[in-house]
Amino acid sequence: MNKKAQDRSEASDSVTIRSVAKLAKVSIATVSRFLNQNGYVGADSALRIRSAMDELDYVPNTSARNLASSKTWTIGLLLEHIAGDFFTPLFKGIEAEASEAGYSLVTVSTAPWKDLGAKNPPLGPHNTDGILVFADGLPEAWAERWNQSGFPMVFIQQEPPAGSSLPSVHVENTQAVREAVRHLIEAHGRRRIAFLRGQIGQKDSGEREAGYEAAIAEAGLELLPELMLEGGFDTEIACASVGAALEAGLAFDAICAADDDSAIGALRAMRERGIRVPEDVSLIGFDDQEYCTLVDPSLSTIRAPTEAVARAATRALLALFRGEEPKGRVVLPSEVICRRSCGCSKR
Amino acid sequence: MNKKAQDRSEASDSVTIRSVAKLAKVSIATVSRFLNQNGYVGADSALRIRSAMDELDYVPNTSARNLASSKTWTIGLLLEHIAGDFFTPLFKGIEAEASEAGYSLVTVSTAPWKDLGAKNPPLGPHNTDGILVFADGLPEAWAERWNQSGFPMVFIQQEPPAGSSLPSVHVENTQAVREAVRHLIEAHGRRRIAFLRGQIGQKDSGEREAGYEAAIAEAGLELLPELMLEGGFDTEIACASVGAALEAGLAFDAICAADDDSAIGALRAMRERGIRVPEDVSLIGFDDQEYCTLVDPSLSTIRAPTEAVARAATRALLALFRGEEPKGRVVLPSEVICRRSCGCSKR
DNA sequence: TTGAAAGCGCTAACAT
DNA sequence: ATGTTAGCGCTTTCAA
Repeated sequence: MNKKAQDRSEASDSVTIRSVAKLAKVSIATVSRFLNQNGYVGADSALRIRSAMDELDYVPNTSARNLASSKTWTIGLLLEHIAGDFFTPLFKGIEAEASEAGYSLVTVSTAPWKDLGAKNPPLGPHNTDGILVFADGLPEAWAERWNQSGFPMVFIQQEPPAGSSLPSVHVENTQAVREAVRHLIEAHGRRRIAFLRGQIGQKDSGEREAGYEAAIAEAGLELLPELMLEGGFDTEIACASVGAALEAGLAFDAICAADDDSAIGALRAMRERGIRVPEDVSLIGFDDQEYCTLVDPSLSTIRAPTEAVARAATRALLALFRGEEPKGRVVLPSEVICRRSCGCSKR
Repeated sequence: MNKKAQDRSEASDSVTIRSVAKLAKVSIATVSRFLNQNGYVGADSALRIRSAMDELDYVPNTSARNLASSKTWTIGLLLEHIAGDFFTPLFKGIEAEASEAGYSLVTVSTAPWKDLGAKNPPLGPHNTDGILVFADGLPEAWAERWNQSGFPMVFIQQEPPAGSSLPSVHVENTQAVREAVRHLIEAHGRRRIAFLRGQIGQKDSGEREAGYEAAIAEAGLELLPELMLEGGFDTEIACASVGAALEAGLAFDAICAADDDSAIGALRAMRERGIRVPEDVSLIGFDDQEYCTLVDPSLSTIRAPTEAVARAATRALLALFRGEEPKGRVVLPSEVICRRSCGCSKR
């Protein structure tokens, strides 16, 4: 092992801005200026500094940097659970925007923390420059407190604390369902359209239902209570509920489901009874899960712009960092995707 | 706004160990000892410190702490892309283990970094205590260099650098497929079992194929080249390939697919030609995607223990932190899941 | 059981 | 264009 290699293996931690300064024959201030591309650095100094850094495999110590500058260059993501179809696109979008802007992303699932009743949130002003809060990732009380102190926060699928002007980013439900139901009516001539509810009291569920009702009213159709079926965001529940309705003699020519899972349940119930989709009944779901293109017939659905929401939220946080005025509430449109089950394409 | 509330809103950053020390009438050293539960602290001092902390809403500054102790209490996760079905369970497992042990988790998708040809990895000894590397998340060269310097690393679905004794955790492919194929033979009496390949050269793909071959050999059956079909880990490709085989008159009584997507393609190809699954042909996939229970017939498959792998890897890293001897290579077994498509259950 | 004080590695005035 | 120096908030000897 030669001298240089030996230096290396000991190095990593022990190579500081001082070693670089000494080797480059400048002061540590100049090295710092070079590092941060601020202040003036002579061309020759710059050259020597650069090669000294290479020579020593110098990497600035993050903690020291953060402490001195009182910036952490870290964005926190708080969410209750790490689960579900949305998680990957959400995370992907946040990570991409954050790292492009030079920020690290630290993520904490807060359910365990809530259970433990720990005093301080795992992520906050002490270790991040700002946080992204997904759904119920952070108790109101903390959001309010931090809002008071001006700590940058952006909320995703959650309303900011009352009276705050902090940004929040949401997925659009109502208009998308309204459009989908209108499509069923106008493009496929459906008139008796059943709605497969999600969970009562759940926000998305209610908004989607509202979209259904709006489209029905808009088309001059009657809103029939018997056409509101239980779906429970669940395949089995939906299958049973649609099955029962069918057995009871309920007639419909389309089903708009509150999510894809329940749409699959409806599909099964109908297939078991010889009802053809989409020939006899049009079917549309919500979520655009991966399996939508794989089932037979492929499932028409509505796609929430999860990754776009994630990127928008992250950008809003970065804007907060820059001191820009908060953008307020943003709602991103969901997209109706026509496949075979509504009657559109062949496959 | 009363005095206390005002203190609060200014607080957050400005409340330091000093404020606490002053209010509690002790030195900062004592506060620090109390904070870290090391060294001696008198009962009365402890009491005063505790209430001073509460009073001031004190939260220790992470950067300062890290700098002084040269620990970051941070685990890094490096992966090439944030995508795929495995990501959520992988991440969930890592986050759970890390935060339980008091570590933060910072995640970086390294594809952009590789593209940019940036000099230093975004995560390393300068900002983490150790890293988890998933698949091709980190170029060999860096793994080797850091291995030399003793930086704690654990590899997931990737071999550690040659000559290192660093831990790696993998998912078992071969035995699981072998078992599945044996099941097709022994439980369902199948004799002409086709294999739907993944991608040639791909590691998982090769291992799964090896499992198929082992089971065939073991059962005293002949390994027929014509039964090796192209699947490409893709529904369309598999559908076309199985369709073509069928048109060409190929006969088989079972298909073992390298993944669920291609199994779905096979299912479609057979259904289009009136071949019943599982009555005429048994079918089994790999991955246990969410849709396996939703398709009709439900898809028998093999489930990789992704979350368990994540937890094992994280625990191995924590063990490295403690200075324990590296555990070496660990392979976690995958599980055969019988549903209807192989001929087992009713639904 | 406690306090004083010397850093940890860096940034950012300030001076030159 | 560059160097000197005073911190950033905490941990950790070392004395007392």
